[in-house]
Amino acid sequence: MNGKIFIIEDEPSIIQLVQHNLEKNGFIVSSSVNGNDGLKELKKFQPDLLLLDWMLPDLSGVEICKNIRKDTNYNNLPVIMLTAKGEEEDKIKGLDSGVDDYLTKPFSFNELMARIKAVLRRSNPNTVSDNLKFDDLMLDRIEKRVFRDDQEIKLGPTEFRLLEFFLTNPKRVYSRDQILESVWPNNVNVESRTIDVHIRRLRQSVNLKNKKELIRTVRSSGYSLI
Amino acid sequence: MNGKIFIIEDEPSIIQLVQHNLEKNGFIVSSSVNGNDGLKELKKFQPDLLLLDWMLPDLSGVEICKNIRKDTNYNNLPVIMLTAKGEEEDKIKGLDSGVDDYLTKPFSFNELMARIKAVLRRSNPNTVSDNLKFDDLMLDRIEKRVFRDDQEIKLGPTEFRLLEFFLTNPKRVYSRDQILESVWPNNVNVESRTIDVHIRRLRQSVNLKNKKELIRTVRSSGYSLI
DNA sequence: TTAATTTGTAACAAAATTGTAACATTTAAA
DNA sequence: TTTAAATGTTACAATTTTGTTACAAATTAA
Repeated sequence: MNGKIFIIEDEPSIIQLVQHNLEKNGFIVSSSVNGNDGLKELKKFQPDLLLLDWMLPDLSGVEICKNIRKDTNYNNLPVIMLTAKGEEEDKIKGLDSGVDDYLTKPFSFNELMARIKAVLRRSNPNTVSDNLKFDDLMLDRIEKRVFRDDQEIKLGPTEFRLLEFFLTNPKRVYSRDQILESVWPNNVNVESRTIDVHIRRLRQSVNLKNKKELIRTVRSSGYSLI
Repeated sequence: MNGKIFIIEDEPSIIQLVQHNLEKNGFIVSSSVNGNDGLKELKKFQPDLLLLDWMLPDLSGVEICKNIRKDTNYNNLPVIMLTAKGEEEDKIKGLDSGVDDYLTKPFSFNELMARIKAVLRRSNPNTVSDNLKFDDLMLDRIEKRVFRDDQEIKLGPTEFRLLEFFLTNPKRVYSRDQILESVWPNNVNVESRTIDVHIRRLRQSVNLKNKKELIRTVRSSGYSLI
């Protein structure tokens, strides 16, 4: 994951939280606490995405956004607007002003991350890699492909979701019930033994010859990656 | 185990006890002895969890909690409330104000630890590594693995549960009846001598060569770790 | 539509786990 | 020392759990 993100937001605690976490995720981040400074610094910083607070001490988020859209260099810059609760009615205006997405405070960082990825993917696909890796295995959620080392592995839909699920917490042992809940569509009733068969299919696909076993059976508990 | 815990509590002896033990368990800990300071410092400290005394010299725990919930940055902060005996009737109010759990003083540190883990696990699964350790033994409940020093020990399901049980209170001697109740599924009838056999199996697995005996027989009482 | 793929389940095979009985050894008391 | 009780050890059959295969139904692609 790489890319540059600029934040215009006047609450230092939000800046701190978001900036820190974004940097941990490989982004380069810079920020301003008001609109006028923000507009100037933004143009120096040349971000791939802008996080913009709705309420700012000087300019409003919408004004900033319109300003940006006028500038031919930035009229394509993806913008995610941060609005506080109770400003719901304004959302539509916000979107009209050329915002790509909006997020209502309070939000979890995961939620923000998901929006950022989604927006970046649309505007600039190369900025986002949405891959899960474990050992020599790599799963690409965007292209829905799986590789072991560099060899592609063809998986059926259920096998893919199953592996995807395990990869979100490799090594962790999941019971058949947990797997059912997370991998199968809700309110579908399948027997828990069905999982065994899918595990077998996944193993067969994933364990290319001369590769070590990747799926561990934990008797009376479930399965995990290993 | 890692994560940051903030404590707001006016009894120095409790702070000392809890802080010391939490730090021994790998947490980063900071604290305040009153509500107003606490609210300020808390925001600097950015904890993953808050231990909050019910009765404080200035603000009450509930007021603090409501205050926190209003702040978009902390409205998800897990809070465990500490109440003194005789305030039982207030418990419900406490929970209504957005507390995740409460604990009645006096409490054992183990009890507190268990609550902390449970709450953290819900809110922020990666903060908690759910390992039980004793001497050179380590049991990982998530991955369902056991190590002695760094050598992995393979255990059957019952052996695992048995060891897990002993590890929750190492050194404590458990009778065969207590072991049966806690380790075997309810309403299963097995002879108490069966435990002896499982102890033997566990010993065989756990006592790698040139390692000292870990399971002590207490004649006419039961078994314990040692 | 037909063909191909995917899916869930049943049925059987293989493997691991479990409880108990039987006998051996240790311990403590007489 | 002798004896009785408690625990250690071993072997084994029964049970439980998982692996594997085949197949029909359902879904998707051609």
